[in-house]
Amino acid sequence: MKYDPTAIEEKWQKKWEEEKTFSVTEDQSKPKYYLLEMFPYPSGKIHIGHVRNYTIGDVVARYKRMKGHNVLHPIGWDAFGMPAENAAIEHKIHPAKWTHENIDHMKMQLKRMGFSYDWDREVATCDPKYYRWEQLFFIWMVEKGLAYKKRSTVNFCVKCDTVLANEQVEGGLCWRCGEEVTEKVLDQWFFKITAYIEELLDYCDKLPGWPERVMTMQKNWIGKSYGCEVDFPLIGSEGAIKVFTTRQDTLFGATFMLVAAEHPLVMELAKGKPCEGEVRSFVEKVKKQDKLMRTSEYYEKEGLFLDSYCRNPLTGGEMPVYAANFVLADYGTGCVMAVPTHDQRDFEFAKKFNLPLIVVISPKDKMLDPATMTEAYVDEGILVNSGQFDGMENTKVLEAIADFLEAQGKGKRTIQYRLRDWGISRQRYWGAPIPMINCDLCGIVAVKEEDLPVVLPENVVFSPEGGSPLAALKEFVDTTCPKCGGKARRETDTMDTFVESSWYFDRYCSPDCDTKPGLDRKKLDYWMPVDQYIGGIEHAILHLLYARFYTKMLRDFGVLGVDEPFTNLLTQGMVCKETTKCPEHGYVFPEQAADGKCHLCGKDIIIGKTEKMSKSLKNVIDPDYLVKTYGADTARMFCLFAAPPEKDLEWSDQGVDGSFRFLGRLWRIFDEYVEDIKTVAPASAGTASDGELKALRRKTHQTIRKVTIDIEDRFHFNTAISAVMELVNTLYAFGRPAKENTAALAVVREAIEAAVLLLCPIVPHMTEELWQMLGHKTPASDMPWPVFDPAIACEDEMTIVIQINGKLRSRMTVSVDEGEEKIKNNALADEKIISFIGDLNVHKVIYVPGKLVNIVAR
RNA sequence: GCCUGGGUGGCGGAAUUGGUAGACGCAAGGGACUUAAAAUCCCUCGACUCUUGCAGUUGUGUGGGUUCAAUUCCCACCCCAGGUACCA
Repeated sequence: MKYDPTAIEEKWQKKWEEEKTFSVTEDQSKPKYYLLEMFPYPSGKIHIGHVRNYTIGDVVARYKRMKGHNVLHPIGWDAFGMPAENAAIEHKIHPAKWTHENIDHMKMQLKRMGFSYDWDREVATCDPKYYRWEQLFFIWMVEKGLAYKKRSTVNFCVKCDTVLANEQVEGGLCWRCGEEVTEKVLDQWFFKITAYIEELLDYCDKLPGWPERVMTMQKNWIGKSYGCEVDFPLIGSEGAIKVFTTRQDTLFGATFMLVAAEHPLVMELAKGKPCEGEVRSFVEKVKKQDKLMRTSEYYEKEGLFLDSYCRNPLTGGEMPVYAANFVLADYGTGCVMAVPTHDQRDFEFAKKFNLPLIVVISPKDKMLDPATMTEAYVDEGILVNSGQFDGMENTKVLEAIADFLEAQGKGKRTIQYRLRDWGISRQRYWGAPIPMINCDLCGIVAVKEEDLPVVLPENVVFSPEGGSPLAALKEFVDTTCPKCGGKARRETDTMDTFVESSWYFDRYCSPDCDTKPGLDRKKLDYWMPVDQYIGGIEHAILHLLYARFYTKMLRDFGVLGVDEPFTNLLTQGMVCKETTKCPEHGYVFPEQAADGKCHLCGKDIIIGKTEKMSKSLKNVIDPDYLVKTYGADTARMFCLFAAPPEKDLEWSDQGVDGSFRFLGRLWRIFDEYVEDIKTVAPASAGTASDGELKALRRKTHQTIRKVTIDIEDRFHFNTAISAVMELVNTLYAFGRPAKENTAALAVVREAIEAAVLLLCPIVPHMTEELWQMLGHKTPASDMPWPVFDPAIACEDEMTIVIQINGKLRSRMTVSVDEGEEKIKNNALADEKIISFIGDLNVHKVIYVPGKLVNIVAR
């Protein structure tokens, strides 16, 4: 019989669907295992990145299931977001319709891949049954001060016509569309993620199951730094300029003061002075430049003297105050003490404006002369020109100076963070409405809990000019105040879609719960936390940090009993492919570049760099095409075989052929034996065998051992597959036993069954089919994972390598239980070894058990 | 600049704790089967040298070091990828 993937795959998929094979409930008798892959945005079609991500997850889910775990493996849709709204504007299709059509199509595609999802738990975040609870949490957050409204300058993307969180600005560009980000002043809702900042940071060291680099990225993003807040009294007027510094050791070298151009103090100081007009135009100029300049390589340091002075609190020296374009208004106090001798930026600024330099840290081996310095000295050293602190090491004096400042009342220790609160207001339609009402009399009032959800109205008008369609819908906006009953207006901003993805994994545990708070604590206590989370590295900061915060908050609301949502995290690499380019028609799809010629003009195709698959580069592989040509099993196998999951995967058409060929090979060897082994029981623990049979059994059990370790400990499916390939190769090399030789056929059957079960999580359709053809009534996926017998897996002979001075010279085969002395003597008696040693004296003989003998001879 | 990773045949990748470098697959070459092709099955396959052998030398980005032994540990450097960036 020929291998026909389509027929087999559709048969089993139908069965899984009809029998709800993978639907689960809380079962106290089994250990639970919650396996989660990052849910997709329903953009229209699944792409190869999804296929890889979900295949990795599916293998683990199926493996754990065979290992006896009660596996929760859900899927859903991150269904709110801009593309739906853009489609509405461009194609005049309602976002809801567009989204649901996409979901239907993608759902079909996922089912066609044979993923073992519990489809009963499917969740779409655009469903009011989902976001109503998010609105409830929002109200609670407002009550607890964890959500608040603030007028602030925000990152704004003109193209997307919406606000972006700091985390969503990448190098000054919008993370989604790549448009230049501008600033805008708006009333915005914020989530007080900073309320949990210390806990978020703490747990960075308490999540051993997360990749080191993700934790590092999060730590850096939180950006905790210790320092002092120091007051620099103004000369000639009241008050002082407050400065944050981590380098109080350089305080004696502070010779001028820098204030962020946007800082209100700038205009205050300049007010009424001759420089006022000049300062104002400088501030305007910087405000306009700011975002543009920040992305530029050559950021010109500019500043303007404010005709004001302050006093260095330790030296008493007069310090001119400058407005500067390179000082950040929203970090620290927005003012910086400048120490030109020990900070490169300050040094450049001082040179430009001819400001004084005082060396306060001296390297141990030489003297610094301010007159001849060409750059700031930023390394460690001994304090000089620093009064009572002279002679101390700068790294050790930090505490002493902080103590001194506190004792003198001139400053105090403080901690600064880089992380800001999370701005979640979006001026978009297709998102969860913020359940707030603006009343002229009562101010901002929350919608009553019993009035939730605030349903997103459908009958809105989309205009290409942007602007929120919600704000334009009178019947939505006009409402009554829940407090005074008077006329009031609804909040028309919607929430950032990262809010929905911050708790969808909780919702999966009780997807149909329709009583407050929408999460069934009992069920959550059973399933949470997620044991294994799998997704792209691109979410290392944004989604993962938000989800961690939201989890801690829900815990404090009593909704949830865990501190962290994801115990183990696997970040899988991207899928890449070489680009194909026609000199005339630009990037072309791979199928348009067959035989190296452009399909339009016949010109030679230029093979470009290997890059992440993307529509714009046209270096994409259509999963539908793959499934149609090779079947889902081959697509799954190739995704796993070509590279370990955390690495980028380079797509190779030949590689896919290779995977397909292997499945065919397995199929054929099976087909060759199936009639003969159908009636034979597989070899089992008690079966004794020797010679070739013993060797095959050994290989079988070694393969079980290797595959189990590779999947369990490392998720290295590529080496697991290699191991099964080796077993299949061994079967091909094995002499075909006669029909009557049931002892031999039992061993063959054991090997074939092992191969089938070991591959079951990877290529579930084909293995189910083979399993059934063997006469089994229980499906392969319901079988326990095979166990190996160490006694059978154990070799009875071993090859010992003989080295002389670390160089491989000979090898010998000995029994595994051979003693050390005998092995050493054998090695020394080896003919080749004797001739190599020649006149040399043997100093030492080292034996590494089971591996080698190294003879040290001089 | 800083923080992470990483650099192994023609290619994707193995080598789990310092102990036989290159498993497995792809590509390539050869053979078998076939009228032929495809498919399939088998064999060879890092480089160099010669005395062509169960041979020797060399070889895991570069240069040093530790060790009986280094792809693996240490130091310095080069390159690549990701993150981040005037954070005071």
